[in-house]
Amino acid sequence: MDKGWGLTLENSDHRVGFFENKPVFGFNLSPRLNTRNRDHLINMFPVNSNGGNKEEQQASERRVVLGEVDFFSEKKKRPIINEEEEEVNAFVKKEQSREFNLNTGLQLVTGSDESTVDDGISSDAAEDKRAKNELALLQVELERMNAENQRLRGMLTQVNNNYTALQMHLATLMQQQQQQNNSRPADSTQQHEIVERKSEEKKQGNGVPIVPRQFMDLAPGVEQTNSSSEERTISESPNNNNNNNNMMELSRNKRRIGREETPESEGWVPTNKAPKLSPSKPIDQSNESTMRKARVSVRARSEAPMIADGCQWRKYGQKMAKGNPCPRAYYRCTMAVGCPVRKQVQRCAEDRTILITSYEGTHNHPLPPAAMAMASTTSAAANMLLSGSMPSADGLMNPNFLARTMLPCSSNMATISASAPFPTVTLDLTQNPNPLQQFQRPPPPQFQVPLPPQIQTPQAFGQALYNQSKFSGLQMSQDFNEASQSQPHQPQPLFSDTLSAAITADPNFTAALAAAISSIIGGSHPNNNNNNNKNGNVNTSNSNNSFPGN
DNA sequence: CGCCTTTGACCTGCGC
DNA sequence: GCGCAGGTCAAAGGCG
Repeated sequence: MDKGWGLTLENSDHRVGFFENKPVFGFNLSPRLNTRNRDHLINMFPVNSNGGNKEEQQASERRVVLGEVDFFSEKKKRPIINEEEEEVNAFVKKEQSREFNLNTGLQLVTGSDESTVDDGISSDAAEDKRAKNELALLQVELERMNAENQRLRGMLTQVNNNYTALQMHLATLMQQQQQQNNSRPADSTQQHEIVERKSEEKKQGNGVPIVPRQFMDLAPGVEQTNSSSEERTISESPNNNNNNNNMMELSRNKRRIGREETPESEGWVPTNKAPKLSPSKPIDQSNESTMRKARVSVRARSEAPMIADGCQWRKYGQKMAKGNPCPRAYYRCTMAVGCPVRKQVQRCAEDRTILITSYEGTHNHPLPPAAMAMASTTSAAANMLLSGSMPSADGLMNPNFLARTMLPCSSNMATISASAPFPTVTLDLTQNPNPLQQFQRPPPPQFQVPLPPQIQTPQAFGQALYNQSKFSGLQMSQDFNEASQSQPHQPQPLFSDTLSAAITADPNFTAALAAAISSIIGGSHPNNNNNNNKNGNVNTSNSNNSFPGN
């Protein structure tokens, strides 16, 4: 016959209960019972009184297996409540009582008041009251947790449903967009471009990708000024404007020839001028000049005159820019002869601790590991800008989508400006997103959390970019979820399905991202790149003493 | 001597 | 056409 109740608490090897109006606790569960009862939040079971003889002990053990506990016999085997347990239980009861009072507004009589404990004489009535309170407390806790569990389950179901629906919606939209692009007849301009590109491909024959038309739309005027006259003679539909421009270009070339006949001492060929002066290589340089139009700008806090990105730079100019008291410095890459990469360095006018570094172009030479992360990120960003083939409603790329997917972190960290003279990607490292802490991922050994305010080493800088890129998918899906359903964040796996769909749908995106990631991964292993490092001169930025404004 | 920065001049695109 | 601003060149000088 049952004479009491016991409770097992989840994630606890202890039981509490009362028997004949006396609270008992501190009973260790057997492993079998432990495993079994952890499937439930709180288990209640009847308690019998048993004597100490052998038969009753065996019966007691059977009851234990069935979920019943004989506290009385257990209590006889060993002293249940030691000092430590008593202290813990007192604290737990106190806390639970406080929570109960908060939740219910009722004053719970715990029965563990010092006045009743200290005198050492616990009357049956007090014991009874205390036990009942304890039971009530546990029941309330059980109900509260059940309710919370239900609520969370419902929330999770809703989030999952919304996520699935949005995923389907995105896939449908992308499919429709692709069908529209396939079925849309090319207009005369596009046909002209296609013919032109085909002829270029024939001449080139080395598989260098031609920049898609969409980039031209982003940077109006680029095509006209950078196309060589030879290209124009090939084109099927020349117009008067182009011819006039060609004449202007030719006259400009004549003016320049006298100045540029002398070979550059370093082999540097100005990319803006080269196409007009070197008709034998119109495609490479035309492509290169358009590549230069994509600019990746990095904002980072640094007291150093220049961010150490692992490359070698030579300063070739300095100018006072309008609206900024700090001069702008111009650098070009000197790691290889004729490398077209340039960068501009300028302090932010509003906050001079912020260093704005703009990169332009793609390195035409192998890079040391220290420079890999930076170069890969900027190159991938530039490639994405140039290819611009992310589907969107208007057939052009969607800058916001780009910023959220390809580029590190959230939209406030990476922005794309298509309205600027050049399409520009801005990576803002001055805001610390701390994605590692956000999702409690263990940081890579080299990464410093939080982001160091002064990024003065290529490793730190590249790592910062790397980590931002690394979490871009996660961040994107988060923003996506947040914006669409205003639900609490559900941590998504890296490269969520939504992003994966976007990636697989766009080969340019895939290529750019893959290149960046593989380069970054490759760059983390010094053995993967033994070029340009023969002197061990990996991290030489030689312009440190001449920062504008210092 | 080679490589670098500095700096004034020049080039170029764009808006008016 | 003109002026402005951004970008580039190249001579001069510094530095190791």
